[in-house]
Amino acid sequence: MPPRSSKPAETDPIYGMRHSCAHMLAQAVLQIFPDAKLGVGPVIENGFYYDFQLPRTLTPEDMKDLQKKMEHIGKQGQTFVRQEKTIVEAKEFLKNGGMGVKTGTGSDTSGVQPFKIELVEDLAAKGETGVSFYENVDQKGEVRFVDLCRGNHTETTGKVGAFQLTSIASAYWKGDSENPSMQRIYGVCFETEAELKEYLARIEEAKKRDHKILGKQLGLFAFSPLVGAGLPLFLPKGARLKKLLEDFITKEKEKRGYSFVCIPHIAKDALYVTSGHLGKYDAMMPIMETEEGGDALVMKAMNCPHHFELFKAEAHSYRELPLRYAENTTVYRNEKSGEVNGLFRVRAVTQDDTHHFVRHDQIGSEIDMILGLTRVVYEKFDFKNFRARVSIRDPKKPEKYFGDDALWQLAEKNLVEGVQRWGAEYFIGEGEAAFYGPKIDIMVEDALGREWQLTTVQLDFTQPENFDLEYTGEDGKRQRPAVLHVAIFGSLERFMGIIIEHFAGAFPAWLAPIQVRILPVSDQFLPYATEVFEKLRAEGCRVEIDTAAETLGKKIRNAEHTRVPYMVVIGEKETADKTVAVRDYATKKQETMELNALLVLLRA
RNA sequence: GCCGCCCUAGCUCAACGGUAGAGCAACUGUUUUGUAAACAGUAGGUUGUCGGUUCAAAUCCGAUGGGCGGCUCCA
Repeated sequence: MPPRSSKPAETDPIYGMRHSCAHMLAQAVLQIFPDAKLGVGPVIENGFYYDFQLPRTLTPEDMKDLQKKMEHIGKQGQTFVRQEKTIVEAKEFLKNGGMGVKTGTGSDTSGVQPFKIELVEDLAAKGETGVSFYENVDQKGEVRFVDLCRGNHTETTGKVGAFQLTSIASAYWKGDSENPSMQRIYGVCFETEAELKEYLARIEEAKKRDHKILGKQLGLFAFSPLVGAGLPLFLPKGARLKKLLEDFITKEKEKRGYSFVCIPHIAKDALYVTSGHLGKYDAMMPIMETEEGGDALVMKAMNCPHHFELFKAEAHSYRELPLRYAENTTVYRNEKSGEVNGLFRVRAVTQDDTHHFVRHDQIGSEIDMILGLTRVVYEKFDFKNFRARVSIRDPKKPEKYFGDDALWQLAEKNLVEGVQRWGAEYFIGEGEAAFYGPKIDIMVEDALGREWQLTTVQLDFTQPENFDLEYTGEDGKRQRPAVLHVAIFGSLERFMGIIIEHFAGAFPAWLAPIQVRILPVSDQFLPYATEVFEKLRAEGCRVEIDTAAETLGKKIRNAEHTRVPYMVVIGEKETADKTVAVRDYATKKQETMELNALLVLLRA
C-alpha cells in the first residue's frame, strides 16, 4: 500500500518522539535478548522501525512483552544525553558491549555490534571524524542504553507521545539480499492518544475494505492455484465492472478523437530487439515454444511496438496528427512471486493504453488534452485530491537512458510546462524516468487518504527513431513524430482494486455491476415484480430479482450484503398502484415512485 | 526471488498426536412473509499437494503449490 510519502522533517517534534521510540524499542529488545545485534532504527511515516539480528524468531507474544517494556521505560523517564566520540573511540565502544542494558543487578552487555561498527566505518569513509551517541540515563544516573545516533530526541522517554508496536517483518541489512536477513519491528507513534487511535481505526477500516476480501464477498473475482498466482479470474459481476470501466474510458477517449485498434498478444522476439526491450527486460517476457528453425515468439509485455508497426502500415500526413492509437488490452509480465498481490499487482495486466503520435509542435497541446481528460476521469470516481510527479533522468547515470541529450532536455521541459499549465500540485522525481523518455505520473488520494499512482504519460523521442516512424510534413519532407505513451487507469485490475477499496464495495449506480435488486414481499407479487424486472432490463438496467421463499427482512439483509445501490420492494401497495418502493443503499431511506422516476435515478 | 507467518466443507472458524465439528451458504419440505436472519431436515472433507516420523498425523518433520506481512524490483 503506497502511503503518501511524508516522512516528518528532523526538526519536527514528532520526529524526536518517533526516534526516541525506536531507541526504547531497542532497549526493550536488549532486555529480552542481551545478545541481539542492532541494525538501524529510523523514523518513517506514522512511526518508526528497528532492525535486529536475534537468536530466534519473534512471536506475537514477544510484541506484547516489548510493548509493555517500552511503556515501562517511558514511565522511568530516562533522559536522552548526547555524547560525542571519535571514530576510534566509537568502534572500541561498540566492540565491547557498550550499548548494553544495565538491569541494575549486574553488567549485562549486548556484546560486539558488527552492524553498528559497519555504520561507523561508512561514516568514517564519508570523511566524518567523530560520531554522536545518545545515552538513556535513568533517574538514579545509571546508563540503561546507548545508541549510535545523529539525534533529535525527546528530552526523556516519558515524552514520546502515544505509540504502538504494529508488526514484525524481515528485511535485509542495508536492503541488499546478499546481506544477512534481520527481523524488523514496526511501530507507530503520534503526539496524542487520540491521533494514535484514529490512525489505528483507519488501518482497521482499510482492512475491512480490503479488495481481496470484498472481491470474494461480492462475487467479483477469484484466484486458482492451478491457474496460477497473479492471474485473477473474473466472475460475472467482476467482469461486468471491468467492462463498465473499459466502456467508460473508451467513450471518453472517442469523444476526444482517439482511434481504437486491435493487436495480437504475441509477437516475434525480433520486435522487442528493435524496441530495445528484450535485452533489458527479457526476464519479464516468457518465451513460447518454437518450432525447429521457426521464429521465437514472446508474450507481449507492452503494446508500443505493435502500435508502432500499425502506424508504419500506412503512410501518414502531418494533417493526420495527432494520431492516437488506443486499446484496452492485456500484457503479460512475469512479476516475481513475492510481488503479486490481489488485483494490485498481477501477471496479466489489462491496460487502457494509448500511443499518441504527434508533431513536435503538438506536444504541449496534446499533454494539455491528456491532463484535461485525467481530471474528468478522477472526478467521475470521486477522487478529490491528486498531484503529479515529473520523472526525469538521473543525471549521474546517463548510460541508463537511450537517445540524445538535446531531445531529453526538450522532453523534460515539455512535461514540466505541461503540469504547470495543468495547475495541480507537482514535484520532480529525479532518476525515475523510463529508459526511453521522461514521464508524468499522477497520484490520487482515495477515500481513506491513501495515495495511489494511476495515470502515466511518457514522452518518447527514442522509440520513433528505433522504429523509423515518419510522416510527411507540410514541406513534403519526411518528419519524425514524437510518441506519448499514456494509460489513464494504468492497470485496469489495479484500478479495480483501488476503487473497490475507495468505495468500500458500494459502487455508485453508474458503476455497480448490479444496480437494482427487486424484492417481492411474497410470491403473490411475483407477476408484477417480474413485469418491473423485465421492463428495467429492457431499458438496459443491470437488475436482478430475489425470488427466494424468504421473509422480506431476510431479502433486505441479503441485498444489503451485496451493496446494491437500489432495492425495489414490491408488495400489495405497489402492485395496486403500479409503483415501486425504492430503498437507497447509501441513505437507507425509502421512497415510492413511478418506474420512470427510478429510470431517471439510474441514469443520473 | 529472499526472510517470516498462514492454509481444515462454497464462506467464517473449531478440534492442536487417539472416531474431523459448528454457524452461514446450498438442497428438500413446511411457512406467504412489509424493511438487516421463519422453522425442520438433507447433503457437503483423502484437513492445499507429495513424502517422512509414529501403534496412531489435521496436529510433529521435510519438500512443493497458494496466500499474507516485509525486503528487493517495477519498462
